[in-house]
Amino acid sequence: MRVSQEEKDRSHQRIVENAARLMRERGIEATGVADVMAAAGLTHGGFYRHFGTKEELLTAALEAAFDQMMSELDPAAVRTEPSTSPLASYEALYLSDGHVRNPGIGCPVAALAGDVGRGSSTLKSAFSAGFNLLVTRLSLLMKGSDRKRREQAARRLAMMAGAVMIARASDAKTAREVLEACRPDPK
Amino acid sequence: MRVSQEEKDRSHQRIVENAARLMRERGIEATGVADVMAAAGLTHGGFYRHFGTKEELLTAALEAAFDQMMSELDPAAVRTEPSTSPLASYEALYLSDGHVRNPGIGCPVAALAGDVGRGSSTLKSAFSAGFNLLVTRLSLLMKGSDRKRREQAARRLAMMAGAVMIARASDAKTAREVLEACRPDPK
DNA sequence: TGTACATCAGTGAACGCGCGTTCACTGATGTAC
DNA sequence: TGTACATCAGTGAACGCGCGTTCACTGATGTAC
Repeated sequence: MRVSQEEKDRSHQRIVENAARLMRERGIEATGVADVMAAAGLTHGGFYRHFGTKEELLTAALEAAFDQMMSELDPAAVRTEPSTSPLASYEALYLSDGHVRNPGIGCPVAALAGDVGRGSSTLKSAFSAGFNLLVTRLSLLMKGSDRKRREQAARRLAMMAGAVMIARASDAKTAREVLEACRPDPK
Repeated sequence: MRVSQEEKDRSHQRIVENAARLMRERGIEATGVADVMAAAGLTHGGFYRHFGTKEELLTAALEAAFDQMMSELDPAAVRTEPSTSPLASYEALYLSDGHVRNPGIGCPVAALAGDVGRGSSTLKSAFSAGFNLLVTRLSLLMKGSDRKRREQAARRLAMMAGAVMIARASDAKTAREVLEACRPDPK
């Protein structure tokens, strides 16, 4: 039965949010339309009232994943002990066991870079936009010229995302080692 | 018709080699048994004379991908200009456009970390073994105590693999920037 | 404000398709005598 | 060394199964008067 416009908007948001989580947990290919709809409390048939294709959903979900991560893991808002810099706190959080174990609510770079690399150019555009915004945010915590700060932020993000991906793909001992090796000195 | 044992061994090797390439190019899930067999010049039905399941093939192929990468991209054997260190040469090669554009013959960490993270523990074991061997190789080019060298090697590998993954998932401009940011000063 | 009707969000069955796996079959290889 | 037979690598059709997508249908919502 038809539902109100507000109800539809809420459904739409639930679909995108659940897709953003499931795609980070299971990967892009393994995230089925029916799975996403069920997670949103709907049946698969109604999907095409919201999106033209699965690809459209994936793009919207990737953007949502970056948005969500940037509001939850905002470098500028990260809680800091008086003795630790915001940068070091943020990096420690990124490289934490919790982040490794919960890809569904974590960084889309670490969860999806591999999949997006084999995806459409639309998906790559969304990924690039999100990544560049992340770099900008992180660079605000650094010192030096604009260019140097961006370079350093990109370098740290590449290292941290790489470390989390490797940790997720490794046995427990290797995971611990690589995360530890990439952790900043708390200064 | 039955073929000789030597012929079977050659088929086996072709299957594993093509799987190692295809899984890096297309990802683990998208690498089909029939695709691999066709690439090896065979038909899909014969696959189960070589492997019990697709999973077994994937494990063997992942090991082969690490072996191949470590013989082709051997840090100790990398060609070096008199003025550049072997370490800097190796890192420049890893972060090159050629590596980004040819995942099929490149580093399995950059190509498959995301997929393996969602794979079986068998796959993770093979990944860990390969990764640790890579770290050891790279650490031989570094200075300091054994522990410090391994830490530094793990850190550099995480950064380089992260950068290549991000480059593959991004538009051309972003790819160039992140690779450039991670490149070592030629010293 | 009430009424008649068009719209359309959501349902659940059905579709074509590709996948991993199985199977009967073929005929060259390997083996027992 | 030759012969008869068992083995088995490889072939191609067939199988369940799950996927993205389509579709007829339902009935509440939105709209025109």
